[in-house]
Amino acid sequence: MSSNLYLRDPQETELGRKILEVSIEMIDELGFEKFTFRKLAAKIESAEPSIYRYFENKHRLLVYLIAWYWNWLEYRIDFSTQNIAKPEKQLKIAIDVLTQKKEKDLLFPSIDEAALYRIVIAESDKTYLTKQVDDDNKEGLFLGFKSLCKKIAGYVRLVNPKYEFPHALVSTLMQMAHQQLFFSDHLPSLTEIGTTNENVYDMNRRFLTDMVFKTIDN
Amino acid sequence: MSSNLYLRDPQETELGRKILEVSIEMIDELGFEKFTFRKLAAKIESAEPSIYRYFENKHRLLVYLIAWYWNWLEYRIDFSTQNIAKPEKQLKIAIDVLTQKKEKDLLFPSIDEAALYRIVIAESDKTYLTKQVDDDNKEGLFLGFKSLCKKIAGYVRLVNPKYEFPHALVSTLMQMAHQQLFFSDHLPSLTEIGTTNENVYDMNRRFLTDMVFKTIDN
DNA sequence: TATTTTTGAAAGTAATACTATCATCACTAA
DNA sequence: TTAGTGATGATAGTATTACTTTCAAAAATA
Repeated sequence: MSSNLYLRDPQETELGRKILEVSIEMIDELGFEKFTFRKLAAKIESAEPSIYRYFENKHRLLVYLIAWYWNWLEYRIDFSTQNIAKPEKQLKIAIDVLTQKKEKDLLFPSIDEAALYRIVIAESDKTYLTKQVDDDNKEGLFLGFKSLCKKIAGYVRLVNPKYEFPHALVSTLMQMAHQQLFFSDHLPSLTEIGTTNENVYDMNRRFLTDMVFKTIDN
Repeated sequence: MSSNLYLRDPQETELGRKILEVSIEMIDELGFEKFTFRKLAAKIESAEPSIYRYFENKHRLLVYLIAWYWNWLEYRIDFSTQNIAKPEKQLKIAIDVLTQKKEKDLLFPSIDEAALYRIVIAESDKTYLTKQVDDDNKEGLFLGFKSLCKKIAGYVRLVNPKYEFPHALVSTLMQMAHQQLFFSDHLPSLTEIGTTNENVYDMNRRFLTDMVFKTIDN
């Protein structure tokens, strides 16, 4: 994780880990705009200034959580593809991991991955939809997303070296892996996903796998 | 336009039109979070409560502006496809209109379409990425987006009645028509668009036309 | 001219996003 | 053992935001 994401590394101290744990719970519950450091401090029985010693502001905390998620996903994709040689298979597995339902990873006891996944779906676009996006990008706050996009675009390039838009297609894939689930939950007329009795994760995987492979097939 | 979008119709009065005109200018310049009704009132030499008589809050004003944009686009697509019989051609034209650079439409003198387009690219997702999305949706605040999605999905269905995900594909298309431009501007490693000397609108159109037609081709 | 509607001016409120100051406590180094 | 350092928490304060209330004046309408 880029050290620009925090003032003091929250994984290193008891208080830091508590901040991560409870902020995930509270952002999931309240939504990002109603979540405040004051409420967080009250809930963990600490003080507002203590939290500001870890994160410059709540936007940075959100960026940290989303970056954590993308790092975690990249690690899972690396793990799942490690003994796979064929790029078609690697790409397929990457799409599987992207679209899978997310459950508790026992390696990280202070992170509730299921709640974090809901935050990613509902809030992650807010990390970059700001006027300071260019400054934040220069500081390397979005490396997690960009690195995973690059990796999967690499598989696309191996499947079809002639395809002209691997990064654009993969950023589309990564966005839609989450946005289609949001639509299915809240604006269901925008998607077929969730309208049959097939489970939403499987259907989303089928939709995206089909779209990606047909688009790059030659 | 759904009358739930406003308290008093802003198109009907001098002050209302001024609110639309100057809010577009200010949201474009400041970004949505730094834009306030107080600043708007100062700039148009009116008073804060006067603006609250037109829009419940600044979120509703943003939703109104984005809805206006989708209505305008649907009108332009209807106009451009009116004498076209072949659904392939209709779909192609819809993608063209979606991805076109947007310039002043003299029919609407108080709306700066180029500035509004930048707002759509940078801020439109914030209309629904809120905890009240379900209430807002019930009130019909997102009908503009949904109606256009339905129309274009209808073309998709005519091109290939067997394709399983027309709405999901079209919502993907509509989102990416804007998000790829944002990436090209601010996170260029996520897309090929803007990396050659081909103009971004043309390249985005090619990327999306290719993706959509390959995906639904049978 | 009378009346209703729309607007603007002024002030107020609760909450937010911080910041500053300071005492305390745990840990470490001499 | 003691002195010093760094992390924490308690308290309070500031500027700004997102509204709301009240009221008088101006404009539109009947």
